[in-house]
Amino acid sequence: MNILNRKQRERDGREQRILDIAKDIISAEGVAALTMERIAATIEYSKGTVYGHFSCKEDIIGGISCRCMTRLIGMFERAASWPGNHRERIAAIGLAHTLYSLLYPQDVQNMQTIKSPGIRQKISADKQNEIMYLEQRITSMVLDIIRDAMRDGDIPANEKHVPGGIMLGLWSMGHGSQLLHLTDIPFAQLGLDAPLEMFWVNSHKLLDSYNWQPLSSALDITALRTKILNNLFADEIQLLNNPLAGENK
Amino acid sequence: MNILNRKQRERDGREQRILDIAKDIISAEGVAALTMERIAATIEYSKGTVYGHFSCKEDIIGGISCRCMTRLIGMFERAASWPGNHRERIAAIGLAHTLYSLLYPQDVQNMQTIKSPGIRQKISADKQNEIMYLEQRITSMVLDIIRDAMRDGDIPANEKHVPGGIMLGLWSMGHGSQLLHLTDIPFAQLGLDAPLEMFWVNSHKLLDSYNWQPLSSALDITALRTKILNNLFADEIQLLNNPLAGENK
DNA sequence: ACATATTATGACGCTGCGTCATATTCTCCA
DNA sequence: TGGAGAATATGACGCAGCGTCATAATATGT
Repeated sequence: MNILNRKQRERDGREQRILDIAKDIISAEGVAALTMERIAATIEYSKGTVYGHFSCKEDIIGGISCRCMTRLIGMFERAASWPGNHRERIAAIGLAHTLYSLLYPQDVQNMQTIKSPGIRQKISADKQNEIMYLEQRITSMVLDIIRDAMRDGDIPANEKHVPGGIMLGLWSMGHGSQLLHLTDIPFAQLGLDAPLEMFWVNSHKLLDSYNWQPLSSALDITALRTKILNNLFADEIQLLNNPLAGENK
Repeated sequence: MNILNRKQRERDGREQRILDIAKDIISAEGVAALTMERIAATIEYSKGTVYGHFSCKEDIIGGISCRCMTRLIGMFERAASWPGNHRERIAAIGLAHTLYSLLYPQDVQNMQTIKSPGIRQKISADKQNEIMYLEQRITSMVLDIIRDAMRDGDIPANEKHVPGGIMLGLWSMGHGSQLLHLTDIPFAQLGLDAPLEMFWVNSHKLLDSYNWQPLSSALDITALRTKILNNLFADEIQLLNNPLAGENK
């Protein structure tokens, strides 16, 4: 029994190492450079052993994504615990999302990859369930805050499309901004600001439109942003300013 | 010279046929099923000939995307010509975008694919330029409408982040909604509406927040939607209701 | 009708996937 | 401690697809 535990731990450890190696390869040279042979060579086990852990490349990317989502959830939880009003809490989550995509752009890319049909179905059923579970945790975290705001009267009771509309508005805008950001579309050249910069502004515009109190006119959102970043995400800011310490591109 | 023209036309024709075949394969069986050998077999030319037209698979996907963007531009132009106020015109463009993604989901997927780094750089320089040019045309079409609205006083002159903020807000929210829609996330099960449905509502909320007159409170947006769909996009609605006639999944 | 330019072909070498018979290493009991 | 049997690791193998290039076929112009 002790032995079984140890074996299990060894197995888990190796699985994590495979994911680490895969992540490093992707970060350094892109998904195209990720091959099972290379992983096997790097971890110094045979290909068969790697296949004992992951059924295919996509399954590995799925594994990476699970870890990423878990890390994202950690940041979201920190954001949700912000000791301000509900609107500030939801703003903190938006900020967490943005920060995450700046810190780990490659992971955002991966998480997008596993969403495309054809890829997703190659991922093992277990991992698919885990991904769904994690997705659900994220959505319900956000929905909970919106419901708190409704309960406390921060959002008028007669407002339509709540909480779903707010949820989807923020989600789609955040998701879209991040993906546009990853693109090499020359926004500056087109006379546009950075998408992630505008996300902060536009998400507040959207919340205003739902009459989520306090409106941004009663709020210094620039100051709020700084305050949240300093208090909740000092480490992440540190990492962003000192990329050498980060694990991902 | 006449001969050169004919040769050129033959070449172009074959190029289009390759793209058609590739699109059919992707629509029917996904990108994974797209192989150069299969294209060659279908068009009944050798592999080398296909490579004479496209340097790799990604280049073909790029080619498909160019055609798609052109078609999208066509729909946008129709939308921009809507004989209503500027706000209605921009709404029509949003609707065109949504409609497009419903009619040609696979194309949206492709256009996302070619945006990812690592893919994009495998596309020939010519095609990359064409893609950039088309992207630019799309953005400037939207920006023009926003500028028209500013000029005509529909958007207050003192409003910040205009036109860029509106542009990016709509773009990121639209893009994000479409990609979420393509996902197999069970929105209904999570108690959420369809992302594309909410995009219509939320985009108007956003425009309201920018004080773009007339505000949606002075506008029956449901009726507007029906009116635009019936007048500008009857054909597309027809296709949507009768999927058998469509070329794409 | 022939020389030359243009275009098409598919065999070839290579990389990477996923499998499976075999080899190696553990585990546990006599 | 040794040895049977289970658990685990290995890498050669067959296969598919990529991209190239020497050669073959065809078209063009005189």
